[in-house]
Amino acid sequence: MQSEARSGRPVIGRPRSEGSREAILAAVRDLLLKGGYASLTFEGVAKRAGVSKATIYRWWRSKGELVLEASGDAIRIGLVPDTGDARADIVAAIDQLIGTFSNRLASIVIFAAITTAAEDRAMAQALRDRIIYPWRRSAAEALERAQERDELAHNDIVFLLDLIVGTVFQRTLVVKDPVVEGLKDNLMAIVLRRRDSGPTGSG
Amino acid sequence: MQSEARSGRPVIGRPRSEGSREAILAAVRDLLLKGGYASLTFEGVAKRAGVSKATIYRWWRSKGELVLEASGDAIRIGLVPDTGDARADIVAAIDQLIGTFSNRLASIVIFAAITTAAEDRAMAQALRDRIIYPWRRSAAEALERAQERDELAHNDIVFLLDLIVGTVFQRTLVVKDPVVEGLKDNLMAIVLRRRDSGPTGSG
Amino acid sequence: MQSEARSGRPVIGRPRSEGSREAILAAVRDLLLKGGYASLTFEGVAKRAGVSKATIYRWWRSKGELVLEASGDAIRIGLVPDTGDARADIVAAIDQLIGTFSNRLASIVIFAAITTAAEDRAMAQALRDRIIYPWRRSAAEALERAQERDELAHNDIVFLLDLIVGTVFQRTLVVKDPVVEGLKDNLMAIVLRRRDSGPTGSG
Amino acid sequence: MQSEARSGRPVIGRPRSEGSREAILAAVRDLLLKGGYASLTFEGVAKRAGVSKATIYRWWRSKGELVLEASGDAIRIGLVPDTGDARADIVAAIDQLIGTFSNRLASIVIFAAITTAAEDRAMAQALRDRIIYPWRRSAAEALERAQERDELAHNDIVFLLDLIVGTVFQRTLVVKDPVVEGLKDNLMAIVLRRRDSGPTGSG
DNA sequence: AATTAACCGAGACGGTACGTCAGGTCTTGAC
DNA sequence: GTCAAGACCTGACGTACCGTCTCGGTTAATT
Repeated sequence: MQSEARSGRPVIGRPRSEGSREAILAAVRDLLLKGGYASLTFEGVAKRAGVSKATIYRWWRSKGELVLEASGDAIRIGLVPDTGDARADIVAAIDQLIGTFSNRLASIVIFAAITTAAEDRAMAQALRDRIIYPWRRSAAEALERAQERDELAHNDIVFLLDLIVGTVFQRTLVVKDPVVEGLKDNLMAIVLRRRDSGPTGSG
Repeated sequence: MQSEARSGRPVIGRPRSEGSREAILAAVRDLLLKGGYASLTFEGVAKRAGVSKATIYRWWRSKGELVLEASGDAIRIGLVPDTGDARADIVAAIDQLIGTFSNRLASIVIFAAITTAAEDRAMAQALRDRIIYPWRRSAAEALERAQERDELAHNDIVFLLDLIVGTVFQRTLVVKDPVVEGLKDNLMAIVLRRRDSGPTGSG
Repeated sequence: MQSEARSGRPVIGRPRSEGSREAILAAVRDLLLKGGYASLTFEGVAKRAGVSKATIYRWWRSKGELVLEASGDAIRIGLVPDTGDARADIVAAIDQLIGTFSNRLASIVIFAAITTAAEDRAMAQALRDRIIYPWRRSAAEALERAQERDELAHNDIVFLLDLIVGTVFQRTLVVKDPVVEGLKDNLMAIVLRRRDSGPTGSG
Repeated sequence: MQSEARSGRPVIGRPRSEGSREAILAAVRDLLLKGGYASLTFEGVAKRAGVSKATIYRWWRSKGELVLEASGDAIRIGLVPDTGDARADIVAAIDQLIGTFSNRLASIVIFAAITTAAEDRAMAQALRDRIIYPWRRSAAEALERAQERDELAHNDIVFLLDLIVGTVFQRTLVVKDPVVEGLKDNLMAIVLRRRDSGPTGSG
């Protein structure tokens, strides 16, 4: 969101101070981890980063943009590999999802994004484009590969994606169940056609 | 949360004005529907309800409490019936979930609750106690009845509940897919042991 | 300006804090004497008075109003007496003018008022109504009494008033001549018909 | 103030752009006439002149200097001639004063100068050197010529100068009386010894 | 013609103050 | 004892200018 704009800027005038930029983003991260999204303020970021408010406003128009850029790779879910083993690929996809959702900074940002998204279209779009959709596309491909080999227990891939994301979200971020090991196995049992015996579990 | 406090108040002195209470809650509903949770302010509620801020603060300590009480039945998911037909009961449970999540006022409140919950333990507890848990308990019973008849495709009932809630949440509130008809069928196909032929769907 | 408004306020609600009011006005006086009008800021007044900016803005809409009220009696020129001795009365009028213009706080306020007046009609009006006009009216009466006894050297009383005020302003506030003793005598010699010998002076 | 600095600059290197200089001074004049001194900003001048802020700061250190130079001849009161007719010379002196004080741009600058002078010694000096003192010296000479012929009604020439300047300032810039015709006659009657009949006027 | 020093535009930057808004708390008099 | 009114301190909002500071590029007299 910002990098594109930056690279497109004219080369005249005093160049942007990368030191300030880094100080700001670091301050955002620190404050998010310390007090969450709601209590994050431009004023506080400016003070902690040793930067003027105007400098922040010059480059980020909203708290959302700021947080999205500050969180950086923490919320960037890795792409799902294509190893030839569809089952392993899907396991990897779920692992990546759980890994990101379990990251504290990421969870704060994801909550913030979901909430803000309800009132801010641009933010919602950015959230989808940066966090979920890249993973979703590569995860969809992994599911398609499984489907071609008739390994999938369900034909509606979009539904399966919503199921996986929704269940992981519910378990890690809403219920905050720290034991997520069973989660992955259970999801695999749901998604893939059972080969011989059904999965076990205790509710 | 509030009713307890209220019933514990002294019986002498001027009684609480029910008119004010209703005006406040109505104002909250109006303002939530108009501008969402983030732009809801005590100041604005007081102005619209024709009430002083102090009166609101006397009875509700936070925006969360206020919203939770104002939303009232809109977010109260009905209990799952026991008709003897486990399949029908589970369908009813999912319907209730989708119905509530599709309600505009309820969706605003649920978002607010989830977000606030990340920073406010009391709010998180209230959310669970009032919105999800009653449904969850009776839905669990319906699933148990199905399990006893060996109709369930999966043994981990807690997992199934998270799966149902998470998927519905994802589809209705995050992706905001207005077509939720297939959602119910797909969920049923996942939850219940397939009787003859597998379910169909196209993502 | 403020007292009228205050007395006309409704008797309901929390009454205005007189302590805050006095602290604010004292802070304004201190800061004016320390740094002049230009460097006086709402922010600074709030800080020094231990008061919030909003409280200042609630009661005074502009720096001008604030300064005008803070200066209070320092800029209020006394009324000219009617002792029966027209010459003595006019001397008193000039003394009052010089006395006020020589007061440091008053001079700051008068400068501010004149300057602001160029861009703020209300301020100009307030300046005239509070500082100059009351004096001017009673001074005009003293001049008229002298005129009736044929003691005036000039028939145009309005001109004489402008002459007195203008000359005193020029000498005390623009040229900042600390020796103003001759000023009074010289003005008297100009205003009154010479009785026997002409006035003397050496510039 | 500026010419000295400019003439002392090195003769090598790129010479100062006179186009920028003129654009800046013209912008200052426009903005002064449009919004007065208080709302004049370096930022605004730079924008309107199509010039960078740094260029303005390079040549003028303060708003005062900028305005003083921009106003140029508008505030430069002409020298009083020596025609041999002392009365006519004094009339000319007063006319020049009234003429300058009635000029809109000049009046803005004079107010600005007086105000700034209260807090800025250098500005006060510049104001005196450029606006009032040249006129004052030549007007003093005209009064001295009249004094030598015993035409002066008052011996204190410095006082008379303050009286003239003060009264004209008061009438034209404070009271803003547009009818200044009587002003000149009245001042002449005060300054010069009456020859036969006394002056007339109606207050 | 090449060098060179000063000029200039653009604009980022740390600041200070602006005027506004809402959060919570309080004080008063009326009911 | 509750209520409406509303004053109050606090703290953040988003904006405007301040005066300073790089930059990339231009301009003309001096070599």
